[in-house]
Amino acid sequence: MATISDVATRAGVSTATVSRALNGKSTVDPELAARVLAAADELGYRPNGPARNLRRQETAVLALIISDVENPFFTAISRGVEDVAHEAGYSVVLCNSDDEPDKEREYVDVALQERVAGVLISPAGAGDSAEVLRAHNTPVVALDRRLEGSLGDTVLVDNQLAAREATLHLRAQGYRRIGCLTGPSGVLTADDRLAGYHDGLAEAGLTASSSLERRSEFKAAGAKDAARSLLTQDEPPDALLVANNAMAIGVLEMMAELGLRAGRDIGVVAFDDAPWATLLDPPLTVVAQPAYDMGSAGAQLLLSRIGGDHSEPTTTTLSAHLVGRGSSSKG
Amino acid sequence: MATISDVATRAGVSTATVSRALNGKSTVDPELAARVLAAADELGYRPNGPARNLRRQETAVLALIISDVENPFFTAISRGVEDVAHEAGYSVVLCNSDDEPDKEREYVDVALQERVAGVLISPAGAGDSAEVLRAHNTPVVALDRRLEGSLGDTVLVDNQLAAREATLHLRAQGYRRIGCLTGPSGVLTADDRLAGYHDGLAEAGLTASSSLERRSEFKAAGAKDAARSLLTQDEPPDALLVANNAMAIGVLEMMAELGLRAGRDIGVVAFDDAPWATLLDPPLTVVAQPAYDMGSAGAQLLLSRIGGDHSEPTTTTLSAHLVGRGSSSKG
DNA sequence: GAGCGATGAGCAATCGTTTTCTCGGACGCT
DNA sequence: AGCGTCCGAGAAAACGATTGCTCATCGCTC
Repeated sequence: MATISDVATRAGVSTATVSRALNGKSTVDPELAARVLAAADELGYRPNGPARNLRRQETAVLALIISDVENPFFTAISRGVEDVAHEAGYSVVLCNSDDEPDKEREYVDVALQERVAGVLISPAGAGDSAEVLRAHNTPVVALDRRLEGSLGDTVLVDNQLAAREATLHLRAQGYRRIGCLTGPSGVLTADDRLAGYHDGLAEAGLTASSSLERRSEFKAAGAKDAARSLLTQDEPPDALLVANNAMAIGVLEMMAELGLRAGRDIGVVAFDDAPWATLLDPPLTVVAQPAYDMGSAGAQLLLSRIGGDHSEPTTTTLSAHLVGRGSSSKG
Repeated sequence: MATISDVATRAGVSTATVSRALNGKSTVDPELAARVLAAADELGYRPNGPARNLRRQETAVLALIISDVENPFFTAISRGVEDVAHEAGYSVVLCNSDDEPDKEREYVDVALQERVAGVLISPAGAGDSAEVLRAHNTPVVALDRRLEGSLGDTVLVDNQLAAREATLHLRAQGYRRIGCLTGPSGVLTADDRLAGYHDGLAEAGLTASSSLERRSEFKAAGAKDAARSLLTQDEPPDALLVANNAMAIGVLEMMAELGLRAGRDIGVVAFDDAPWATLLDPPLTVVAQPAYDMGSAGAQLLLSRIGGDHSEPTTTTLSAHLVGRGSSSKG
């Protein structure tokens, strides 16, 4: 592969001139610049990224660590991140942590090693990833979940408020035994949604009961089992607040198996809007989250930190909104 | 950030020894190795990736260029790729080309510049990306679509066969005016599926008609319009073969608007299985593609090329299978 | 016409590793 | 005892770009 000195030789100039011509720095004689450009083109020259990064002591790469690329919520985030990053000339490396602190840590290590310019992360429960990053002072932005010891900007959705609103909505639609299916304990979003559900119950004058609550992984399979356990008990709930999209699939599958119809038999509200939500019968009421916006906001914050902004870490809270559809109506 | 010579100083050895100790190369006195390890740990040393890559003239990174992270088919592929790559100690950079040759080309340039070890690509229609990669002899594997001038391995699904099978299935279920909604002209998968549909029609003794065929982007919005145009004509089809998952959403939305029920009114078979397909009423008949397997197979091929395998380029064809559900049955 | 500033190009140092080469010492053999 | 081998560790040369510094050239002013 052609190097800068091959180009220099061919153009009859020094490597310094080639570098300057190609990077548009300083002033280079147009005549020489043209020769350089031509030579580079003829040789199919591409600057050696690692060499450049080594010398410059910086890379135009962001790492985005999420738990699952197959979850539409995260892919929407990643779109937001990528669009902003790409615009600014940065590339994005996407990493799946599967919500395992070990895997997350591993990716953080790789990111550090490759000297990425910054990291966007949706942190798995516990773990010292945050400290490691800070220790090497790599800018970091937490998305969707808070990072322990707030050392970077955070972009959140007001899950608690949204869950409260969803609960009140169900109550207003006439449901009285409202249950909740949320994610693993220790995961901020799962806990916040449960807390908001409690807020909603209290405000609606309903009493909470652990028999109406279940936790599972943020996946369909676990949610299906949890739904069975909720719905087949003696006094089952007459409505469910489901904490994520994938879980909603499990819940709806179980309801189908049990012959229960959403809306009429069991009111259902799920977090995360999905393109197929309107195709169901009845259509699924959801809490739509501004996932794309979270991603783009996060990327913007990160870029400004990379640009040298050293002000206090900020927390941006975006709001989710309820999209009422048939699954939360008895009619 | 600590460098190798900081570690060397602290451990009282030379940088060469540190490098050897840390990489487990050659034999290093256990006593020294221990000192080095301790020093590295105390300093929180991570080798500088760019420097290492520069010196080694290779990186442990694969680029995966797909058209859309928000498409479940591609995320499943990416899972397959990532699992295999990760296992082998490689990282994966994910890039969205949005099926635009320009953007694809741009990412290929970046990949080349960063000297990635290899590229997996699901090529947008035309474009010279392939040649560029070959010119810099970076190993490349084409996924899902063929790359012009077969210079690398290819992993495909037998779309034509699957589309033929789906068409015959619809015929066997009693539908007689079977239409087809496929992707943009020039995209291999779109064309293959249309060809397979033609095969199926011919074999079933039905005659093809351009009034039963439409093309649109592989997205919901375009498919919705196309479905309207198909279904509101004078002699509309009584069944539809839809070439992808996202398009199916558009089609089903339009059918709902027109008051048409899948199965009873219009038989529907769509490419790509989705977790929500079974939740619909009636459940959606699909052609399930082995997306994860494509990804993992592709990654394996690529890794073996990177490992120095110079045998002739291969083409692996995986087969898709029909999953019959209610949407293709009049009952 | 000499001196000065501005302009533009080259030399060479530098980034942090890996790896070849070299060398000193220990060991074994005759 | 002397010599050849081998082993382990350090010195130093890469890898390919960027960039501070130097220097030649040119045009201008006094």
